[in-house]
Parts: sequence; structure tokens; C-alpha cells
Amino acid sequence: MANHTKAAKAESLLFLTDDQLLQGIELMFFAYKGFTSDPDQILQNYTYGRAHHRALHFINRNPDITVSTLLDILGVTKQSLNRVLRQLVKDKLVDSKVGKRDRRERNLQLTQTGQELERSLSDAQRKRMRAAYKAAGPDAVQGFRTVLQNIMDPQMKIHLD
Amino acid sequence: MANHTKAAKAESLLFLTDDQLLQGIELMFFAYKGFTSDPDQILQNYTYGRAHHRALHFINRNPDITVSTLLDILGVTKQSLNRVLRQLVKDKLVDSKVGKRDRRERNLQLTQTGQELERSLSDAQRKRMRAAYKAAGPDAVQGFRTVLQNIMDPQMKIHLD
DNA sequence: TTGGAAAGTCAACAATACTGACATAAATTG
DNA sequence: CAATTTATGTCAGTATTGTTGACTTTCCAA
Repeated sequence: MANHTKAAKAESLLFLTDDQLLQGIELMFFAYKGFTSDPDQILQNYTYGRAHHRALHFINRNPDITVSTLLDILGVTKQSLNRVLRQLVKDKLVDSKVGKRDRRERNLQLTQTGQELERSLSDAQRKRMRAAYKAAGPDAVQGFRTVLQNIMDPQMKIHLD
Repeated sequence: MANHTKAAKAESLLFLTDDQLLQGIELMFFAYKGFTSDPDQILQNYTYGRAHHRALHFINRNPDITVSTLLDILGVTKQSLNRVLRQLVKDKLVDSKVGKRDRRERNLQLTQTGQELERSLSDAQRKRMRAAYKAAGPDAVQGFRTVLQNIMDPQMKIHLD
């Protein structure tokens, strides 16, 4: 009995009550919806969707990335990614070059046009993040980053800078 | 010139460089993937998906919620939600009762079976959140919550406790 | 009593994901 | 060198989740 009360107190001090956790879950849901909404809005003017945005983002951030590394980052099947990449290459937003050391690999990079679309999507998304960071302050941002790193699967951290 | 340097410094102190923002964007992506992965795993044993999980979660958290309120929370079309609700009602995980004040409305609540599935999904998701909170500490959690609240669309805050 | 809101349904379609099977080319290994 | 493995691409079929549009039923409120 005394034990139970003590444990409950410790949990509440650490924000570990079920209600706190459930609210955190809902915050993740609502924030992610806001997070994707601006790029989604822009993409309505194109024949591309969120999957194309993700590919453009990570190719931009990792020039000459291979298909298999991109597959590992995105966590989808090669068939699913291939459909997206085929469109982007056909439309000349992405260049796919045979690897130099290993000619089985393909190194991906954005063309001028690809960079332009990626930039407009990124601008919209960064604008929201910048406003949120600014309003919250540096300490809050540090906490935000720490918690998100603890939520993600550890092996994915190798893909962060 | 001096202005530019000054502004750049202020931005860097506030973690507002493009690189910091882009890393935040990637953290959101990787964390959300981890966040949904445990329930998704469980749902593979059912004919339900993430959309069913979301409905179960918010019906559990808001007993007797109306369909239109649930639509506002989830941000999907009524046709899309209706397909999910129809399955859950048919399978007796959700009860849909005619509203008392306004008989056009439907008040939704989980059945015993619905509560059981919701609980198992919630358990998995809370376990990950609890571990992340614990490892990060109370101050980081507060920052996490502050930033997420600033990322989400403000009008959605009415759906948080 | 009539207009409009809330809810439900049907149909068609789009984006994104999956599995399974197979092809090609190239690197690696025995 | 021959056999195997790896990286990539492609085709076919299917599932989930989302969309628009059109229509009906119910029923509150002016």
C-alpha cells in the first residue's frame, strides 16, 4: 500500500502517468499532422505525394545516396520506392547514375528542377518548425530532440547527422 | 554586414539554422515511424490497420464522442471514417447509439472487446513513450510537449485534455 | 412547414503500401 | 573460371487508407 503510493508519486514526478503518456501520444498525432500539412498542400498542384517528398528530402540531404540506403531510411519495399523513383527520374527531378566502385549500385541526386521542388517543400516545412522552435525556446528544443531520439528505433540514428 | 553576422548568431543560439531545422524534420519522421511501429505490429494479426487504431484510441479517450467530432479530430472524410466505423461496429468493438438531445447524431463508445484491443495497442505504444520519457527526464519531456504544441495547428488544441 | 444540417451509403478512383516471382548485371567466393 | 550472392529493376496482384461526387434518410430549427 505504502509502496504503491510511493511508486505512483515517483511516476507522476517523472510524467509517467497513463494520462501523461496518452497526452504525449495525442501530441505526436496532432503535431505530425500539422508537420506534413504544408508540403501536402503544395503537392496537390503536382502528381506527386508524400512519398515523393520523402525521397526528394533524403536524396537532397544525402547526395549520391544508393537505392538500398534510401530503402533502409524510408523503411518501405523496393517495389514501393522504385515506383516513386521511376517517376522522379522520368520527370527529370532525380538523376540515377551507375556506381563507380560498385557498378550494381545507383547513386541518386537531385537535378536543378528536383532541387527547386525540394526547396519549396522544405521552405514550407522549415517555416513551421522555425516558428515552433522560436516560440518554445532553446531549452525546449533540446528536450524535444532528446525525447524524439528516444522514441525512434536506435538503429535509425545512423541516418541522422 | 554586421547586421547579417548578428542575425546569424542569434539564429544559431536559438537553434534556427537550416541544418538544425532539417535535423528536427528528420527526427519527426524517424520518431513517428517508431511511434506507430508497435501497434502496427500487433494489428498485423487482425484485419485492421492504423486507421482503426486511431478511431479506437479517440473513442476510448472521449466516451460518447459524436461522429462529426471524431471527423474533426482525425481530419479525414466521413466516407473514409465511415468505412472504418462500419467494420468496428459490425465486429462489435464499437457501439453506435442514437444521440439523446439530437437524434441525428451518433454517440460512439467501445464495447468490452473494443476496450481490450484498444488496451493492448495502447500498452505497446505507452511502453515506448514511457521508456523515452524516463530516459529523457522531466525537463526534456516538458520541452517535447511545448514544441509539439507549437507544431500542431492551434485549433486542434481543443481536442487535448 | 420547409430549409438545411448530420449522418449514412454507394460508386469510382488515387496514393501508397504489401507479397511473390522473375530478370539482369556485377561483385564475390570457392 | 564457375557458382553464388548482392543490388537493382520490373511485373502482377492485392490491401489499406484516402479522395470526390451523388444520393438518401433523419430531424432540428427558423
